[in-house]
Amino acid sequence: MLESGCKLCAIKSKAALTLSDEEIEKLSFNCALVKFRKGDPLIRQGTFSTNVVYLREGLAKIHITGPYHEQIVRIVKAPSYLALPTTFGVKTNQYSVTVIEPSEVCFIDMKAFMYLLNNNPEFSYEIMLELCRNELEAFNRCVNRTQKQIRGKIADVLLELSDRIYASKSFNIPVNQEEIGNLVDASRESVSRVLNEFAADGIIRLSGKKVEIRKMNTLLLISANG
Amino acid sequence: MLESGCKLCAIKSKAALTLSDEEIEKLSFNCALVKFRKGDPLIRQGTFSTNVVYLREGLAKIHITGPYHEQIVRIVKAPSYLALPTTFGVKTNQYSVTVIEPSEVCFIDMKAFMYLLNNNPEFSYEIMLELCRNELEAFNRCVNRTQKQIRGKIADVLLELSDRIYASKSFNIPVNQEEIGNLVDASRESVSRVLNEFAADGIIRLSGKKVEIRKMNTLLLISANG
DNA sequence: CTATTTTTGTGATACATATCACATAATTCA
DNA sequence: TGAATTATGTGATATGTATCACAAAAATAG
Repeated sequence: MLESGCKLCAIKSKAALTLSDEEIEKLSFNCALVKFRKGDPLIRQGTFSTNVVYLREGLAKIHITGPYHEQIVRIVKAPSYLALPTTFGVKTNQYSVTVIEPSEVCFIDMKAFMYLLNNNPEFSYEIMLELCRNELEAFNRCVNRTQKQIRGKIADVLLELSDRIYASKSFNIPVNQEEIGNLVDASRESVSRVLNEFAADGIIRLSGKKVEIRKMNTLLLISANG
Repeated sequence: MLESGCKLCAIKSKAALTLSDEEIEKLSFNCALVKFRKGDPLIRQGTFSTNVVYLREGLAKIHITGPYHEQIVRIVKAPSYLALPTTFGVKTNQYSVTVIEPSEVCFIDMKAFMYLLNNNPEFSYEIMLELCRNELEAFNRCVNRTQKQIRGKIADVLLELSDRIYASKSFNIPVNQEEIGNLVDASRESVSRVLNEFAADGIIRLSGKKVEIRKMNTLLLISANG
């Protein structure tokens, strides 16, 4: 792959910013860039983890096979490391990651990554911070998922897509309604109903997967009040 | 505090095992041991995090104030660091930690802890592994909480107490039924009903907070089948 | 050792949402 | 471009569990 590759990522990723030129070069030599399309699996629950996976461009979903249905744990936007917990902590992957928008992904040799962790405390610290942030986010997401009712949860999803993922009031929902259901623990039918209800109330404009948020405040209220 | 304190912990904690004598001494000088009773708060959601907290002996609960009720995120058994994510990632604590059994806790100066992270890659790596494991556990716990129904969730709690916390088939439940509800997202009344149902079926023996698991296999089945 | 507070037990009822059963629309594929 | 698949819309019904309303028991305090 291109040597410039990792230098480019170093501009984007806070952790990679801490690396020296020498270290970036080391990374470049142990890193393979691959392009993926919607639906392609990056990491499969139950298989062995052999690489550190870095989402350089695009969007992916982290999902777990639960006792009843699939559960989408979170949607990850580039640039971000993917699945560090399941790469380190344990031998086999505890969850799956699947691409939901055209993406570019780097597979980094685990030994090279470990070398960086061991030799660059700043890098190591940044990775640690990312893990911390993820855990906090996971907690909050879980609280929302279990305590709010469906309208609130769907409002949350729309707000997150608008805020964190697309930074825009209009966007295309990158997943189907069943997957939204898996993300908030609701049935496909209920998701459909609530989405149309929001549209009927003029809170959003819906056409196919295209959404435009019209009444941001109302949506925030619905999110806040469950 | 006693200088021997941190040496003792170094025997127990995998991360502390990696420390040199010199580093342990540094830790000892920046570490205060305090005893707590049931109900005492260790970390309060919304306040500033100023120390790293290490649970040296005892039991604590991590809990978050949700939109409707309190949610217990997990029960932590000594020895373990508490709340690293909320200590680092962000300025204010994102969750609370409260002691639920007589405990001994070390408050470690954040700068001293940072020093260790920066100068001992092995220590840093062990901490990272712990963060990874916690995140995976949080994911799984969340999946269970949202997908299983109450009998399955209560079975999970009993199994976890028996397995991970007390390593025994008989133990005292360290929280009241309302808190069990907060742990699995169920109402106090439902917890009461299910617990008595289990007792009536001879799956457990109940007297007050004392539980003895009589039919482990049945409990495992209930846990597995939701 | 009472009085008070906290915890637990249990029925009746309400309600949010899953499930089922189709109809229809939109995509994909050959 | 037409056939097959996948995604969405919507009513009717079923169901698990919350909520309410008490009673009783246990723990705590004065």
